[in-house]
Amino acid sequence: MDLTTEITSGACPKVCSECAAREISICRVLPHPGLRQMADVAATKTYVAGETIAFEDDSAHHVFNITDGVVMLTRLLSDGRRQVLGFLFKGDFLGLAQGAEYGCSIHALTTVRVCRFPTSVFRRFLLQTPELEEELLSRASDELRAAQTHIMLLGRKTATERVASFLLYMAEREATLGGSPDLAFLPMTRADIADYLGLTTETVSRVVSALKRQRVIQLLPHSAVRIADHAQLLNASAGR
Amino acid sequence: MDLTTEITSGACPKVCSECAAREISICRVLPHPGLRQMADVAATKTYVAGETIAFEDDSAHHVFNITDGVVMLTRLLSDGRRQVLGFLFKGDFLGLAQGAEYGCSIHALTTVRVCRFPTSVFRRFLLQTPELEEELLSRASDELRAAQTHIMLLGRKTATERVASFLLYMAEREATLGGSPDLAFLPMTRADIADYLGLTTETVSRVVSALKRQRVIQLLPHSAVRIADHAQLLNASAGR
DNA sequence: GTGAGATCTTGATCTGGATCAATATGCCCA
DNA sequence: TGGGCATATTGATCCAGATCAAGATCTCAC
Repeated sequence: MDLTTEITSGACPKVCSECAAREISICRVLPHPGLRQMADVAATKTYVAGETIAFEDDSAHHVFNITDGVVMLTRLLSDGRRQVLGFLFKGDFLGLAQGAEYGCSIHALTTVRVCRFPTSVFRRFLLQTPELEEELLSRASDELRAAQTHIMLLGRKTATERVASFLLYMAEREATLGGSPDLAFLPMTRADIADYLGLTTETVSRVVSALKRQRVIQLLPHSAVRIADHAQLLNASAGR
Repeated sequence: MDLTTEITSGACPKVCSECAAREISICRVLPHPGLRQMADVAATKTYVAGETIAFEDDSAHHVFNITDGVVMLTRLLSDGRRQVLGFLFKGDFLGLAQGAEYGCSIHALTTVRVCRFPTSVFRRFLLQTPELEEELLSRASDELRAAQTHIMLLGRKTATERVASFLLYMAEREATLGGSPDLAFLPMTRADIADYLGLTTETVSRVVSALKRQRVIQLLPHSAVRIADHAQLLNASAGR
């Protein structure tokens, strides 16, 4: 370990030095006094699997850094039909798409740890911190492209293509967090996956079974999936 | 007219004082020296209806303000299936979702006038202009919520609900540009609408005919649609 | 005006994925 | 270690919207 790192971590607020997402959250761009300011208004919080963190028409009092676990965003139609808008992982920022209300319900799929900021304070801080503004803009841009990919999937892909794309996406997320690119954990239910892909649980289940039969994937314990034939799966996904 | 306005418009770069989107484009937040700097690197350009402004894997050399007309963004799968990602109107900024490539093809549906900036210059300028950064972040947030609404539509709405939602959306955009909230112009073909809604031309046509038969809408010349029964259409749309 | 290609509408039929209906396989806790 | 409820799988049937197939109606160049 070099001296710089030692000094840095020494000067760093405790809540940050202990943060599992320290180097991949938006905070990584903050200069030191900024980090301290943020830490002063931050509250860490843990949610248990299955817990609803917020409802879609709750006032958006907070923005969040996901420091561990998997979060799911959903929207409902008045008759109860549900769409899963996306999943968030360690290092992701939650709050980019917020208006006065959250606009979507926020659910903990696993034990979730967050670092939470009051929206008003965060906004004020944002105005004084161009580095953070740039970081958020860059993340918003990434999310916008991800949303477009989701739109393409829902508008034009077949059931098989959707499931294949989803498995590749989950494995990719796994990989960016340091895991194997051929292993995906699926902490969500088949119903969640179906609502993400615009399908039913039965269809998701059938496609997964078919891919397993064709030995493109293997189902492992604890809802893990091994991608046995990456090329085949990519082929079945019809691209981004 | 008060004195402030007079001085402002007098000092304003010619290209900006002549701009039809002056008060609704991102430039409205720029301080005076900033506006001049922007104007210095801006190029106005006109595209004819049907023209492709850029292809999805072109290098993203420019960002654009749409100063007049309607723009359509599309993405293709390798086998030619097409998804329309969205439409842009006067005052909209194009470039938020861009990476090294545009990521989607850009089409002029009508005569389109743009104010175009080289991406590299724009990025550099952005770093010096927090007002602009805030404005872009706010627009990115709006677009993200719009994308979520599109995702909900594609994932969970029926054909009728999709078409009804689309007509309401177009009328709303019309209204924000100063038109009637019960009148929508549809400069795109049925195929474009179908590719936006994840349907076929035939289905779009059938639903439009049905809504016309039920006297919820009227079709006027020049691809205009009058919303005759706003409440019914809203009802048919199943909400946002 | 006129005519030729594009776009739109309407009808007949088909089909991918939904719906309905049993099992089966977890997984948690006593 | 087993019992009970969630979740998942698999099968049978159905149907909303796709596909296939004509016509009808625009639109714009000449």
